[in-house]
Amino acid sequence: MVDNLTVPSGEMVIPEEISGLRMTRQRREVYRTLLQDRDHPTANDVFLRVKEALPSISLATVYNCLEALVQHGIVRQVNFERESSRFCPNVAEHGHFHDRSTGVIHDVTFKPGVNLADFLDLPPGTVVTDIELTLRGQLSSH
Amino acid sequence: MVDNLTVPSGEMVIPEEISGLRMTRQRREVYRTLLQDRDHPTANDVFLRVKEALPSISLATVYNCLEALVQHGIVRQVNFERESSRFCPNVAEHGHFHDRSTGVIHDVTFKPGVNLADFLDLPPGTVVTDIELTLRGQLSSH
DNA sequence: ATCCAATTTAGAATAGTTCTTGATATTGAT
DNA sequence: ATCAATATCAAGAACTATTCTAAATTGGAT
Repeated sequence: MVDNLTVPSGEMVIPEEISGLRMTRQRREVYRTLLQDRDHPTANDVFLRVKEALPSISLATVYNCLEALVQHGIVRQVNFERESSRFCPNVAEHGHFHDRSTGVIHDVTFKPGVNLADFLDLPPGTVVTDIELTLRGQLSSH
Repeated sequence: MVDNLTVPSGEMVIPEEISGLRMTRQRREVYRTLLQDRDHPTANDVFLRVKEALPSISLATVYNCLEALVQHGIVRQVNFERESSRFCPNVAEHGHFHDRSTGVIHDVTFKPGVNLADFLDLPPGTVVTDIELTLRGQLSSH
């Protein structure tokens, strides 16, 4: 697999532009942060992490950058109940499993080839453009 | 003093107690409101509706009542993205389809006998206690 | 009737997010 | 390269949904 975001030294290279969004210094750093630790950070988590590289960045800018990335389909915004939004660079269709004992959020993928209509009673004529699935429970170690 | 046991003809009778929760005048009216129009109202929507029967009720009380009803498993709290929470008296397991063109929210039931593991790749050892499923799209009339 | 606990109320407080405004940076045309 | 137009950023104010606080009211038990 070719990883064109990684350079021999290990530092990620993020192109000038992604999906029509110009990668400014701030957007690049925000995106890099999301790619680095895929632990579903909140905007504030991202802010704290990005500050190490760009100490003068503001929280408002982090919100702006995240919004721009989300609107261009580069990043996904994930909401759990009424908690702070979390952000995730995995834009492939997937759901989440929230382990209540550890607080860790795991990505959950759909089995290939399954169709919504296979397991749901949908009102006739529904055209689904977006799926949001969140599971909660425990990850029993054995 | 107001007799809170008297039920005007044609209105729903809600017992003294449900699932261990004492039905006060306010809780009863909040619950009655949810049962009457199952359109997934917000706390504020409920507030406005309940005010017609109990003009002196406060928004804080509506929040208190909804919280009590939710915690006793009588009502379900439903969150769509970062919007206000919505409340639903259907506590059977179900998901939601949000029609983006009309804003209407439809309940969606799971087909009988389907299992999560049938369509999801779950990390081994996951014990799921709670499922939240939201679909978005349009309901094309034909 | 009286007491105690539960509930309700009104408004203050909170938290996450969005908005506003002025500054700064970038782009495109000359 | 210069300049104007546009986009982005920063700081803090504003906003909104919700929760908290404290005092008043209610309800049930004695």
